[in-house]
Amino acid sequence: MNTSTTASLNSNKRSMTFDVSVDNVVFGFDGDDLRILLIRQGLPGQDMGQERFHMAVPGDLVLPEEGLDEAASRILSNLTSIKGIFLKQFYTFGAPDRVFHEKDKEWLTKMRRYPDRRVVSVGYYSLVALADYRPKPNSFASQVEWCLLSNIPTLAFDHNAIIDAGLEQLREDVANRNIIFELLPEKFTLGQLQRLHEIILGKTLDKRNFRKNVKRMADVVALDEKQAGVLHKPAQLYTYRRQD
Amino acid sequence: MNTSTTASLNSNKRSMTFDVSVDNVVFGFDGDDLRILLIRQGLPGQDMGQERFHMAVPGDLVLPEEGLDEAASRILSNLTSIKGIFLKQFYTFGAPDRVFHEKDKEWLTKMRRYPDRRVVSVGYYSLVALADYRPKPNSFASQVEWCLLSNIPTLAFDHNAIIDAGLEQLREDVANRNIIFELLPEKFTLGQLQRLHEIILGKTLDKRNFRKNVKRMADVVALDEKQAGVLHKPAQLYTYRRQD
DNA sequence: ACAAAAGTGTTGGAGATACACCCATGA
DNA sequence: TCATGGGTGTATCTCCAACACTTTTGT
Repeated sequence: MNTSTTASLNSNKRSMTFDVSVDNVVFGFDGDDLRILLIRQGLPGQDMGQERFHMAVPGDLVLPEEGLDEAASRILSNLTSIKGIFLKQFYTFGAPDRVFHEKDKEWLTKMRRYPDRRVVSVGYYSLVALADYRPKPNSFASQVEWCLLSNIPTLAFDHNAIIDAGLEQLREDVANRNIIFELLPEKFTLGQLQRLHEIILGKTLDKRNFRKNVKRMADVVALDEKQAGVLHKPAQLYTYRRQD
Repeated sequence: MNTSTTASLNSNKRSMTFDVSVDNVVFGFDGDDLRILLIRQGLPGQDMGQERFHMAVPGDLVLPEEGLDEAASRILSNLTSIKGIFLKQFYTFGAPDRVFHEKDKEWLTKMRRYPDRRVVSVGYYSLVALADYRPKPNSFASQVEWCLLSNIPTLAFDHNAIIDAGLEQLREDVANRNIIFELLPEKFTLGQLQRLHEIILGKTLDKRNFRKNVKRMADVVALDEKQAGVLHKPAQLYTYRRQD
């Protein structure tokens, strides 16, 4: 092969291999607060002397025959044991040193076959209505927890930045598409819908104007059913039905 | 290592390596039409008998020490020899078979060191004002051409899908951010601005309403200069100055 | 004079904003 | 009866859509 004619943009001069992973920012709404699914893993081979944990957003290496969306939903269903959840790719994180900070070294060494390999991670976010599906912590030696969005601790790798980027994308998507209903149970009140908007957008909204807007969305239909067992005037229940 | 306690989401059962590449959808506006930068490479080792070409969006494997944004701007500056161009990551393409179609086999075999490796590609789009910078076809044995958006041929791999996705993202970003000015020369007319909007959004706009909207954007300022040498009433020139 | 794009206002309707009080329930 | 969120209407203003003719230049 004559390199002087075949030299190209697709240079092979230096070659390397990457690992590709998917990290999933899972948002859940419990009726009052927005939460994020985190996994805590004890570092193996320690005698509980000082507890050391690895806290992270759920993620995994992509398998050889697996597409990216597929990997994201596998990761999610391993944790929550439910399927059919809203999932969206939002950004890919590829800084050369993103997994090579001192704090992450121990975990990488113990858990990864090639701890020195550069890892490019494709970020997804997911929306889960906590009221419908109480997800079971299904997984192995790790615990899952729904952490308040306002209370996220320092996480492994660049996962705090991944969450920030996911939240920013969520804000945009809520403004432009009807995805917010993915976070609500099948039956919800207008109060919940408004609170959720306020949390995501980070500002308060006028109740009467908000309800006026909702009333002119054809997709939000009133059920003839009301809240029960609540310590105030029970609210009308609504549901979301995508028009055809 | 005790696998029963360390088994985790980050399974190492099957392991593989990926190549990671960046593909760049470069939009250029020439004053009349929206175009996309394509590269055409003759397949090496052929005797011009039947001409066979590889046509693709500019792209390359990411280098070992290089970030993704960095790779995208390297690819772009190799082709256009200008810097400081607007660049944005929009989606990552990772279908397991995305480079393994029959039509692409020859190119992969001849140009890539590991033609069997799965390739995950991070899509970027870029915006170039063709009137300011006439980019020189700078590159090796390949030719660059600015192809009309309405005339894109069948390209290598999944590059047609990448262009579609890039265009969709561009549409959204034009609606939500002030990026459209990246496609215009420093001095432009309101007619050009409107035409560009119409092309990108795929619909015609009312001239008077359009101009009303522009006039209330503080960032678009009238120069005291007019078009010259044009076969009709010369237009007022404007420029875009980001407010502080 | 003609061709070709530039430039310019008004009106009616829809959506946004601002604002305060009564209601139904469980404890 | 009290605490708690549920539920409701009006006035103003801004933004959007629809619509047609005159102006300036080069040939």
